Amino acid sequence: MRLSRYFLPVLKEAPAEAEIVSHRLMLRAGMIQQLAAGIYNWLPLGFRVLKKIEQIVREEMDRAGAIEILMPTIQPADLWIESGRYDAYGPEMLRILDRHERKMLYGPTNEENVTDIFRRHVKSYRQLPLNLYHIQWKFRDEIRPRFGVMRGREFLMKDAYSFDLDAEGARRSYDAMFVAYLRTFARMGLTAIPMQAESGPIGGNMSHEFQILAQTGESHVYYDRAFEEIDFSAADLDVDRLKSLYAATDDKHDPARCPVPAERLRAGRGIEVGHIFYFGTKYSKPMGATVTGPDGREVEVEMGSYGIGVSRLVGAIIEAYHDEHGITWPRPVAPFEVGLVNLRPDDSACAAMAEDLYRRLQAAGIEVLYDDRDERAGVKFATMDLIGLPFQVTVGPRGVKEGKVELKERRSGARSELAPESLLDRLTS
RNA sequence: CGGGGCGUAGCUCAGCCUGGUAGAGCGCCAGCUUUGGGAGCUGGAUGUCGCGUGUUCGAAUCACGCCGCCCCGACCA
Repeated sequence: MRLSRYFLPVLKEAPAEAEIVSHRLMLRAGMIQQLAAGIYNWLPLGFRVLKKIEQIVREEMDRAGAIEILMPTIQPADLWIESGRYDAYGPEMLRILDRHERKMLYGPTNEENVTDIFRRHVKSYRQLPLNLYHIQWKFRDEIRPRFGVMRGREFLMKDAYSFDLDAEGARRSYDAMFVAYLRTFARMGLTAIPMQAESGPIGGNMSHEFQILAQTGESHVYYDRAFEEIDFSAADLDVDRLKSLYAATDDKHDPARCPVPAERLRAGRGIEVGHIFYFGTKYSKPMGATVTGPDGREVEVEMGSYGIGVSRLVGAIIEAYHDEHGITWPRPVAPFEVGLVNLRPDDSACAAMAEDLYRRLQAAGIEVLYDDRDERAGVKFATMDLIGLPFQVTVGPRGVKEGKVELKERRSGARSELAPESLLDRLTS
């Protein structure tokens, strides 16, 4: 992508409404634009990151055996009346009337909808286990939306729903999601600590929330330092051990009753990016989601639901990865992998080398944002540092004379001078 | 919803107290110079001063009402 033809409205100064660093940086880097309280436009750069995160989540859900569907944002109230949640959910749910004055709502979650799909098509235990998920916009009319995309009213969520014949099966489904979540966050460069949690309005009796450690996080968290030695991207995660390790948010943490000795207890701040629930027959019972079991009897299915805040992750990753100059994206979620800067578009030797590199990087399958603008060096460097692409490649008259370009790794700041061929090797390896 | 604050140019803000018809920096447009870390000079464009009502000869400024946004609190992916 040529920056001269792109839409990247960066801001030199942060708009006054933004308080926390991820919100300020998302606005400054031209990723989002606020439309109303807790409701945002996603501009090209932000949208690319959202898609990257979404895709990682999708791949890990698929790997764990979940199957993607797409349910609508608008739902009829009938289903919610049937489950008993229409009255229970409260003003957080956006209720609307259609032209026929039928009660509708903008879905804050999809348990009812997915249970309806299930009951209409699944009749036998032989079709279980089943896990259906989708990645769709939700609306929760929060009392106080804040922190940009971290607590929006409209937000993108991945929600998965498992169906099993019995509690033991449901536990296996739960554990599979538990592991998939750890892998998902690890792929984005995040350490997410699973913490025992209240199940809240979703209901149920087994629940974990996944907290990303970040200094600017909202919740205070306490956890066994044993978590720090765990490689969450490992293939053989021991779920039972992870569940047994202590971790709690401050509202549940009681220093007097904490089972972890002080020298092993770590305190920090966290951002909740995922939450998983096992709730048995809470929805299958009132909505009649049953299958015929092996013994010929009708059985209400055991369910769980599993949420990841996809749009919140964009903010959470920035909270974890930024410095004084801007964002420092982990490579898997960066909007582009490489920022190619031509310092002197008016110089034919620079332009020739930059254009050639641009073509070759693209041919090698690397996502490049090519700054071919007629701007001064400082402006270009500042823009690149702000948007935080993992690698910056600078083509300038100084290096071109010797047939070299400069490679800068954004996060470490490490620079090296390389010939174009070695650069391509470095970036494609 | 309770408490606090803010709404003036695209962005950051001054002006409001003490009423006289709107400014700065950055950005934008044009030209010249400059060119390895947010350049310099010259010229130029850009505002229903959030909305409404009232007071007044006169309102960005004073009063009242409304709307929007931000921060703290309870809630959540």
